[in-house]
Amino acid sequence: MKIASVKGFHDVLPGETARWAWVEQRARDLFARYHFREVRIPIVEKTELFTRSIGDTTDIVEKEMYTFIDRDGTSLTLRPEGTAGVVRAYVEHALAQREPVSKLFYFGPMFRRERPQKGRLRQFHQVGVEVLGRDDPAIDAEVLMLLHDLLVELDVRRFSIEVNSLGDEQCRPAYREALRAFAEAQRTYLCANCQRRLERNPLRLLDCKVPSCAAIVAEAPTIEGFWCQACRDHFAQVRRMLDYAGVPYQVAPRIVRGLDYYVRTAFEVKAEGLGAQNAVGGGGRYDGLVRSLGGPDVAGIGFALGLERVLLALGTTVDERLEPPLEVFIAPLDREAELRVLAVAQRWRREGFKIELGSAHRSLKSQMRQADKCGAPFVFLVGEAELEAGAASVRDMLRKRDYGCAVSFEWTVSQVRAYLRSLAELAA
RNA sequence: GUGAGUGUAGCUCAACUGGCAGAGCACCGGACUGUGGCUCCGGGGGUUGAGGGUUCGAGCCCCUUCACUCACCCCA
Repeated sequence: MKIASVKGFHDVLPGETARWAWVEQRARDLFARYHFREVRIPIVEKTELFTRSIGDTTDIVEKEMYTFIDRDGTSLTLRPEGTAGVVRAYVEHALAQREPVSKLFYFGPMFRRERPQKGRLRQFHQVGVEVLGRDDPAIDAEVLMLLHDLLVELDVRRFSIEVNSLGDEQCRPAYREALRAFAEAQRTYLCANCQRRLERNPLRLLDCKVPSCAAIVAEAPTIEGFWCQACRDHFAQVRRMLDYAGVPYQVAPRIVRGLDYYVRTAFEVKAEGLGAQNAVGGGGRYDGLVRSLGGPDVAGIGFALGLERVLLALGTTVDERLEPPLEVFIAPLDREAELRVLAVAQRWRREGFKIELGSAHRSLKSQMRQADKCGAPFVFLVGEAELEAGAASVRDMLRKRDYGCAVSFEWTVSQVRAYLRSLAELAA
């Protein structure tokens, strides 16, 4: 009986992994330019970390977490997102004491037990950044610039960044109440879902896609009218900086995030080619979070991108060019040759030569076919004659030429490379 | 959690109103002894997702079940 992978947990096979590596490398290069540094944190955390940070009435915490009881009775959870763990580590290791501002990034798998569909898996991967220790609008702008540049760098097709301010603990409660009161009056016209949202999380009414609800919501009061002076100023500054720097974005008064810890600046990225799940990323400011997790009262802001969705939204320019080409394929023709070739290849590989080895168990024909398929520009042939001469015969695959016993087994890699280069001129 | 669709070779898919389970690609081998792509020839591969039912006979019809996909919900 075959064992299949678990529902919503996917394999990434060779070929596809090159695209992943490409994305990660481009992201790393960009992060370095913005001077963000990598953190690696555990995949498993105490369940309480997520219930306290994400919010225990959110969908994630209520029904999507992979939670289990460890043998000592502790409740543990596979992380459903990255921010909580990063903040936990920040507090635990007192990073605030070491540096006034921490600019961090991470890559890794996240787990949410949802019904899988296009662009949505139970194990999915995110790249995220967090800035701890700055509450001024300039850092919001910088993070959004990084987000924008990252999307450009990764060649995400036709994306848009939507920005909003959710207010803070000063002004959001009043807005929440106003919205609830407004919706309450329309209750009978709302869909069943929205009626439920009304009690639990009125802000979520704003992103209902049911047309009748959307029509009602269009008439609803917007957060704008409720911002306190501080929030209003903050958001105005952020927008002014983005405008000045030429970062494109749209103000979207209706966006709300699915995690409770966001305050003030919040944003989402949408892109094409993703099916119904058109959000490739999102993030925002979470000023109270560090404190609520037992740390100092420092501000935080960050975002995360879903890598599977980024991959779905990539332009057509990405291909296998990332895989460095093979330099030589070595084909041994018998056991004796195989023995010799293994040792020679090892020496050359240690010097940085990129070599694939054929097997003497296979016919020369099939080794040649294999060499061709690997894209090897040269094949080194080793049989009886070559062993005797102490040198491999060379087949130039591109120019279809042969050179008998031409490359000595004693040569260094630079000698071999120099010789192979000279073949081009020889052929011309 | 809810709904719809689809399950046939490693992959993409055929197979008439129920009548011998096939093709292309991929893989392996061969076409003058130790030379690739192109062409030609050949080969291995399947419990038709699983279980039951109807029938002389089921890939096809009926029931059950499982898996996958898409969508709702929500989000990355």
